[in-house]
Amino acid sequence: MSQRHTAVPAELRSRADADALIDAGYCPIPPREILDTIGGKWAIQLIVASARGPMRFTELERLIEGISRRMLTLTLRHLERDGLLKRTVYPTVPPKVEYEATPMALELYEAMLVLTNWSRRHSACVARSREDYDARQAS
Amino acid sequence: MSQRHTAVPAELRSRADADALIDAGYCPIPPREILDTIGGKWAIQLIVASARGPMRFTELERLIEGISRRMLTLTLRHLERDGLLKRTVYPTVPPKVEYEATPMALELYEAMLVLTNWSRRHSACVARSREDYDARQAS
DNA sequence: CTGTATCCTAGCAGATACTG
DNA sequence: CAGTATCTGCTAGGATACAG
Repeated sequence: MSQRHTAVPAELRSRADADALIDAGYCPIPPREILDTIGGKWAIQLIVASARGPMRFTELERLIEGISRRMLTLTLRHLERDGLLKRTVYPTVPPKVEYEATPMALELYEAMLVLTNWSRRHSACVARSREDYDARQAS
Repeated sequence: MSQRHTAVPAELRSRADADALIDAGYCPIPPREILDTIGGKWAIQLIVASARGPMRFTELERLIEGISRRMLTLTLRHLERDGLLKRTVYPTVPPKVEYEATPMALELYEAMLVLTNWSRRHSACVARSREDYDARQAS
């Protein structure tokens, strides 16, 4: 696997920029692998919640509003499997388990910020577009 | 809604950075809305494919390997509804329809690049983590 | 406290056939 | 060419109950 690695431009503003990128060999398609992990309903919230330090199972359950015990367990297991969360068990009675975001997961933060930023700038536009579209369908 | 908008740091490298960000009011959780649109199996590929200029239905069908006609239509409709693709119908016989990414969609490129970049740097690590995890389960 | 185990449902997605 | 219609399976995710 060749290490073709140029600096990533700050932002795309025109179709010409897009062309240039594609010609330069950029394939801006994140692997399914990543979209599947962070695309889940709770994954990102869990990463964020455990980014500041160890969090216990019940803490997370209380913090993440609306999550079921089942999905909490499932998502934690997936994230642990992918190396995004570290799980630590203290063999006490009652049991104590802590989850903490790994450095790799913290770096995902940046990507989240870019997405969030995009959404902040365009959510109104998306909403308007949807209204228009739905109105056109109704007519 | 207050416009609390500071420059976004290039990358997070430590928990302290994460702390600082959260304290600064950043909520790095992209709305479900965005993850639901781009999280789909074909959405990103379609945006990329139509980023360089107008693309016809059949062109896309040939280009995107493995997509069914049904999913192509469905995803195109969703993206059009969200204002990420512009659909143009030429009332000719036979009919001709073109799809083209909007400027808003082109900006999503940047976010894709960041995600792809993260994945490029860490996919090996994720794969190893999974192997380890699965091996531990087997034992 | 930290989970499993079951059952259930809605929606994503594939396959196939039909149409203006 | 550019779709729609229908049937079907699969999996994410919720509700609830149980367990070490």
